[in-house]
Amino acid sequence: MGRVKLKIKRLENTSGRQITYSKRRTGILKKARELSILCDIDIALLMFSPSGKPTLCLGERSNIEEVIAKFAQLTPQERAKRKLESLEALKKTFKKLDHEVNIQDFLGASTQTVEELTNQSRLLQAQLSELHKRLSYWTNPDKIEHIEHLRAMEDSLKESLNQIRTHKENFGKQLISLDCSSQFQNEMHLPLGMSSEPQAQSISWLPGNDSQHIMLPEDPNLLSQR
Amino acid sequence: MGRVKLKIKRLENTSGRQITYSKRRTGILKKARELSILCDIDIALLMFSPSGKPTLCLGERSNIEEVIAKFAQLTPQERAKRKLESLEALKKTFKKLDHEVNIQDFLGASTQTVEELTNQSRLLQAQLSELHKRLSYWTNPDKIEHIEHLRAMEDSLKESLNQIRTHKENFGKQLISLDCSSQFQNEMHLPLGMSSEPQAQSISWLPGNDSQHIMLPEDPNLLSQR
DNA sequence: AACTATTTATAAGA
DNA sequence: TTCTTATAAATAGTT
Repeated sequence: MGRVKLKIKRLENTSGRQITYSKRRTGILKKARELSILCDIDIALLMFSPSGKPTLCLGERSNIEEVIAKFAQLTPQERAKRKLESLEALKKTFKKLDHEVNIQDFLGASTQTVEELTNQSRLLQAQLSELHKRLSYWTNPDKIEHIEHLRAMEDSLKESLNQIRTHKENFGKQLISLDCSSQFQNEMHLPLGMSSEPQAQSISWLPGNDSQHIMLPEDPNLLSQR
Repeated sequence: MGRVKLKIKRLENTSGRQITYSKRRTGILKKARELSILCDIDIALLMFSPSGKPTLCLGERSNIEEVIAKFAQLTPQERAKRKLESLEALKKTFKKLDHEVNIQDFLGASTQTVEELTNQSRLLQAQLSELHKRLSYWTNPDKIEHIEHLRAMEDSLKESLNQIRTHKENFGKQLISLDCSSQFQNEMHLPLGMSSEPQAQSISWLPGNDSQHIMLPEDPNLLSQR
């Protein structure tokens, strides 16, 4: 949809790629938002500009947890199939480039063996599952089997509640001092988006649904570049 | 682009939503593919039909790991910025407990290469660190920065305290029926070592104090180089 | 699934 | 980046 019909081929001109990306990015983002609203669905769109700058778009009514969680709900069979498809696609891409590549070579050899890595993974998974268990005690104290632990937990809970009360009062004070021009309504009924800063904190203290919280080192060079 | 200009509002007719979804899904998938080819970029598009059926589209030259890994490269601030949250979502999240989802399941377990394993390790470490953070909210609610979250946390704490009370009563009853020969003293002051089984449960719901929280090597070479 | 009147996206140029 | 505009492409309502 432009002055000429465009061949869907990699644009060889670098700046052309960047310009087209900018334009089409706007378009596809709009489409994604519209689709999500019109059809009331979950959607996630993640893309990287030719220079690597990421854009993430989540539908109005979804957050990434939900989206990834839904995807993760697929049966293991379905997931395995998708995984294979993804590998197939990767291989195909390379064949297209006329390189018969060994994926393993391409992915790069490291000093660690598969076995070591597997063990490491196991260890990490064990730690994860332990942490999950621990987290779950906070919302399901009935899982606690010893009365002393129960008492300790009770004390902890009370302590946290106290802290919260103090903390809430601070919120109130802050608000009054920051926003004394506005009508301050009864109690602490703060509007959403109290702070104008971007949301910097996850809400999920709860067990489960943590798949998307990926905390990696910040060095971009650690990950593969094209 | 149709006979009439459409208001971007949730379509109230169910079958209308489904039909529009089908049509627009095709459109946006095409856009995503074109964009990925023209501009030679990574892209991932995940959506769920109104009936819940998932569609995943990955750009020709990306696989899900890569895309997720790139996403993971963002600083926590950047990621937070991108994250959409609402009180609605918060409440919902609090309701659905123990809904365990592991990204490594999602990523699949078969035919793993060194790179995949390495990325998996990173993801796991990230999840660990996230879980640690989350655990810490339970004992340090003053770290919570949003009043709605604080309220949700408070509710959760109260709920847990109630559960504990009930649970404690059950402990009492159990003891009476199992051990009615012994003098049952005032209140619930149970003796230590109520149960003769070996200690099968750790008391550490608390963050910190888990000596095994190992740090894995950060060697950049572990990741693929193209 | 197809059709088609319209709206929307966008390629090229400024 | 932003805008303009000719043209290609997507799609809402219909069949």
